[in-house]
Amino acid sequence: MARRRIHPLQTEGADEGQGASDVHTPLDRERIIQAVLTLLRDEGLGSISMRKIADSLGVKAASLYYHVKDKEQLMHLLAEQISSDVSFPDESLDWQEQLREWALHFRLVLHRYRDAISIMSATMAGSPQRLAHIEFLYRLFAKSGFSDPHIPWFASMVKNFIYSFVDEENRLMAIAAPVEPSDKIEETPATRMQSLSAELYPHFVRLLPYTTAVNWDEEFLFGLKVLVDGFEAQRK
Amino acid sequence: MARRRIHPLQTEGADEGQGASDVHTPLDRERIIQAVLTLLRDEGLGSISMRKIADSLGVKAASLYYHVKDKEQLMHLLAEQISSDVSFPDESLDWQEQLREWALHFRLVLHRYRDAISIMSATMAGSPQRLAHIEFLYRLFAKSGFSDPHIPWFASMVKNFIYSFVDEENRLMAIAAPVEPSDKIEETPATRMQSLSAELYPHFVRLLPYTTAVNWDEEFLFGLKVLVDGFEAQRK
DNA sequence: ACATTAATCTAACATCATTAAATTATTATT
DNA sequence: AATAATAATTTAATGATGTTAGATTAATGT
Repeated sequence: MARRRIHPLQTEGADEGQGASDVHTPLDRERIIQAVLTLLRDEGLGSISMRKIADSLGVKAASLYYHVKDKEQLMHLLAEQISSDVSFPDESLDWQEQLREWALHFRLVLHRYRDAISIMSATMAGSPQRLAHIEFLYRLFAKSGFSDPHIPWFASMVKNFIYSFVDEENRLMAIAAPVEPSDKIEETPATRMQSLSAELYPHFVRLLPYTTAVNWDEEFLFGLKVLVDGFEAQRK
Repeated sequence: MARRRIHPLQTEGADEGQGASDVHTPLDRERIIQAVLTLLRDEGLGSISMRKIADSLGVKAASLYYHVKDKEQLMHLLAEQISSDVSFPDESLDWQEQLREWALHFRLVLHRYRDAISIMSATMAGSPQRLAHIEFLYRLFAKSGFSDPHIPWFASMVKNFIYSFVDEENRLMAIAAPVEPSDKIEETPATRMQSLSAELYPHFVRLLPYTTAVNWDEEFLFGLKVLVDGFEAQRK
């Protein structure tokens, strides 16, 4: 009979969150990441703590530190996981198409993970998967004939556009979300927006519809086009 | 003799951090904000806590809650303070010059406050001072003849460009900072960058000089120009 | 069967934001 | 001038948080 890792004071079954895929395989950096991912999906980044991660694995918080340095490293692993999801476009396409494909897929992946933007912004870009994407952009711009000093800034602008767009997208979708079926009329950000005096901010009020009711895919490609056109305009 | 607010168990002088401008005027939202600002300057956003704020005012943490709802509100007040610092350009200039002036001054203000980007990003944009800036951008684009559906996105792109640029600026300046005069050769992000195998990331390594040794003002205006050119290219 | 290493746990520390209730200071009223 | 009412602050506690040292248990090697 194979003895499994059961603490004497702990009844065997139950009480390890639904995240655990298997019954008490001895814990592992990979399993920790998986636990963090499901926790992220279910509760969001803000309510992820070492204790909750450990709980969902049927384990005490201190055990995590045997497999992982600290929470920051865990965040870096998360960011690495996210960026390893986004794939590179077909090299046969021309550079603008490649950029579009890559950006669209990047955005799609950022939507797959809750609070992805916070995760990516909180961690720096030193890790291999993320560097690979920077390298891709640099190479793309270099091959399409842009001059060296411009390239890092173009790449930076594209990357930041994607992050910012998805960030704004999430915010605005949250605001435009269907009103919660509560009895009381709450003070949602949306209602506050709409009750802004049109005398103080006339343009803002007038243009409000264009920021909420929107085809996001279209606007994303539009913004990307603005960038590309701007890049092209810098060519001598 | 005017009795001042001195607790019996507390000796009068000393021990209220150097931030306190006057001797025990009864506390005030304004004085709290000032305390937060000096604390921000000296220690950075990361090590600001209610307790430290209170300490620097010679007061207990709970007292703050009589004048301020919670820490989040405090952050909003901070953001409001920051954006109220940036001024609007002369209306007689043409729109590109106005945009340039405004963006330059915005960037300058963001550099005046430590961790300004984190503060602005962590708080949403509903407050009056910040709306005034959005209104300015909308009005500027409207007056210069851009079509309504485009305007919010142009404004968003400009705003996000400024934030992202300053953010990156701060990061890269931290990396390129003079090596600390410690005896041990530490593993700084810079050294890690430079030791990246040029086989894996050839373009990245080759273009590294252009991201570090840089005239920031120039690059900022350059990026802004890219945006403006992109906007112009969208005109039918 | 014993010794060694690997993995987890217990228990604690320091810090954090926040709240309720008690206390003290200030102001208003008689 | 004494007292009542209100304003401002403190005490004390609650429940989180990340992290660490040392004890404890499990797995492995001899």
